[in-house]
Amino acid sequence: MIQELLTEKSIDAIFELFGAKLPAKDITIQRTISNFREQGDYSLVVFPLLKISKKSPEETANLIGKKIMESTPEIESFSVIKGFLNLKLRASFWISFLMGNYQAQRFGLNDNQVDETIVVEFSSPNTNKPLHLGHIRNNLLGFSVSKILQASGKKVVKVNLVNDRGIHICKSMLAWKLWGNNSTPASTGKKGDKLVGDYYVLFDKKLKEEIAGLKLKGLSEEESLAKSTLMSEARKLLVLWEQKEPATRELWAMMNGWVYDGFDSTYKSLGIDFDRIYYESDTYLLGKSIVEQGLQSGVLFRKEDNSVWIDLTDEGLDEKLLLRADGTSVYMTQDLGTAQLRYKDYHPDGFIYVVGNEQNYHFDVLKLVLKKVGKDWAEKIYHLSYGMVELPEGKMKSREGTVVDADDLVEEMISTAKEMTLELGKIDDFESEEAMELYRKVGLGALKYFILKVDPKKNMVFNPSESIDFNGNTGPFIQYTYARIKSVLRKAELKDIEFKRDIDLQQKEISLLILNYSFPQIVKQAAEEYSPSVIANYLFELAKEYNQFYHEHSILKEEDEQKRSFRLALSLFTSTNLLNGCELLGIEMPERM
RNA sequence: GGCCCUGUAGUUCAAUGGAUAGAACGGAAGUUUCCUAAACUUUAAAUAUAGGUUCGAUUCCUAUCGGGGCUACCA
Repeated sequence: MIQELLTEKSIDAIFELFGAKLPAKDITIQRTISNFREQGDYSLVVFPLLKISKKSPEETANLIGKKIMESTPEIESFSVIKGFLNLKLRASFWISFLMGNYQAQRFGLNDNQVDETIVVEFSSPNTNKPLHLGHIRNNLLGFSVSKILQASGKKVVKVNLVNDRGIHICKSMLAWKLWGNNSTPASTGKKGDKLVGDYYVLFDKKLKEEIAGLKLKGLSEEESLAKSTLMSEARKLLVLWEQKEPATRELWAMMNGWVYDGFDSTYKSLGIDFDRIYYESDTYLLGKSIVEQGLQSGVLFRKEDNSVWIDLTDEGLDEKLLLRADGTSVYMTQDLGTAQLRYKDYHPDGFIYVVGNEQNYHFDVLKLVLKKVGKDWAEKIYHLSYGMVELPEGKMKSREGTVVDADDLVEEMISTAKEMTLELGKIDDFESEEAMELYRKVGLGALKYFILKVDPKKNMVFNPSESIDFNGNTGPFIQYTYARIKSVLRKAELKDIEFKRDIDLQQKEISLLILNYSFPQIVKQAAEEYSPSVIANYLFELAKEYNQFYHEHSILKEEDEQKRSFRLALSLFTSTNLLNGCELLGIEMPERM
C-alpha cells in the first residue's frame, strides 16, 4: 500500500537528514484533508519530528519533502502547509493502479487464505418470545461480522445457541397446559413463536394477579413469589423436564418446534443463516459435569441448601450461583457446557459471542469460571458486546407493549419501499415478481444499513413513529448509486476499454479513485474492530463521492476516447466495491431501481 | 452503595492524539431540454462543565453534573 511506502520513505529521509531511525509507528501519514487536495493526496504530520530535526515545522517539512521526492518516483510534487507535508502522487500511478484492478471481481477481499478458525455465536434466542428489534441488531451484527472476518482471510463458523430449556420455557408450557385449550399454530393461524410468546405473557399476567392477591394478605414481594402456586408449578415442571419425564418432554418438544418454524421464517426474511445450531438442552449436562469437576477440585463450593457457587470476590466480583438448590442448572451452567462443547467441536483460534452489553458481567464471570476450572482456552473468548436499541422514550418494554416486533418491522420496511418506488415510477416495465424482489432488497437494505452504520458498542435510538429514511445517508442511497452505475455501464457496452497512463485527471476523479483504492484497508480495519459500521460509513462516502463525480463529469458523452474509457473503468471499479462492501453488510444490490 | 458503559448541530450518526469537528434528516434557497433528481449545489446550526497531560485534546487522565446497564436460585 502507498501509505506504507510513504512511511518507509519518510523514515529513510528522516534518518538521512537528522540521523535518527524512527519506528513506523512514530510516523503519521494520513489522507490529506479535502481542502488541500489540490496540494496533496497524503500528508505527513511533522510536529512530532521537531524534537529530532531541531528546526521549525516548515523547514523540517521542506527538507523531508525534498528528500522524499528524490527517492520516490511516484511523487509528483509536495507542499508545506502549517506543519503538514502534503505529497501529491503522479496521475500515472493512480491510472496504472486502476488498469490493474478495475476488472477484479473481489478487490480487497481475501477469500482463500484460511489462517485461523473463528466461531461466531449470534442470535441466541430464547424460545419463549418472538424476535424483536434488539434481536435484529444482534443478527445483523453477527452475520456481518462473520462475513467481514471471512473476507479478511479467516475460516468462520456461524453458530446459533438456542436457549430452549429453563424456567422461562416452563412458564409458557404451564400457561398453555392451563389455559391453552390445545391451541396450535395451525388451529389459530398464528406464527409459532408468536403463539408461544402469548402464553409466556399470559403466565406473567396470571402470576402478577396471584402475587397481588398474596400481597393483600400481608406478604412481601419475595414471600409471595416463594408461595406462588404458579411459580412452584413452573419449577416442578423444570424438575420434571430435567428428569426427562415423557409427557413434559413431549409438550416441550412440540412447543419448541412451533417456535423454530417461526424463527426460521424470520431468519429467512432477514437473509440470515447459520452453519451450526446448538441447543442448551444438549449442553447443560456437560455444564453440570464441569461444575462437578470444579467441586471435586475445590474451586467451587456447596452451600448448606445444596446450591453450588463460585467465589470471585478476589477478582472484585461476587459469589456466583452455578447450580440451584434443587440441582437444576442456570444460565451460567449451560454456557459453561456450550463453551466446552464448542471447543471440542472446532478447537477454534477464537470464540466470538455477539451478545448485548447488559451481559458484560456474565461474560466476565464465564471467562473466570472457565479459567478457574482449568480451561486455558478461556482467554480466546471475546464478548462482542453491543449497545441496546432504544426508543425515544427509553427501553422497549413488553409490559407497555412498546416492543418492536422483527417480522412487523421487516414487513413495514418492504411496504414503505414499495410505496416509494411506485411514487417514483421508474420500474413500470418490471414483472410483478421482479418488483417484489426490488421492494424486498430496498426495504431490507434500508433497515440493515440503518442498524449497521452505528458503532456496535453504542446504544442507538429507533423512532417507530417516523419511518427509517430512504434518502441521504441510507442503504437505498448506496443501492441507488450502484443501480445508476449499472445503467451507465449497460449503455456503454464495455467491450474495448483502453486508456493510457498519461490522461489528465480531474480532482474528483483522483479522489474517487483513491477512495476505491482504500477499500482493502477498510475491510481490514472493520475486521480488527469487529465493526460493520466502518464498512457502512465507507460505502456511504464512496457512493457520495461517485455521485459528485457523476454530476461534475459526463461519462458516455465525453468526447476524448481515453477519458471516456477511464471514467467507465472507474465506474465499473466503484460498482464492484459498492457491491462487495454491501455484501459484507448482508445488503443485496438491485441492478435497477 | 459497588462495578461497567455513555454525553458532539433541533434530531439520528461520523471523526488511528493532528489542519478550519464531518454527514444525513429536518429548516432556508437553488439545479431536470444533459449518462437514473432515491441525485447534486448553496446556507444557518454542535464537542455537558471545570481542571490536567501534550507542540496539538471530541479523543487520554481527574473531578462535577446528566443518561443507561449490571449487581437474580430469569435467560
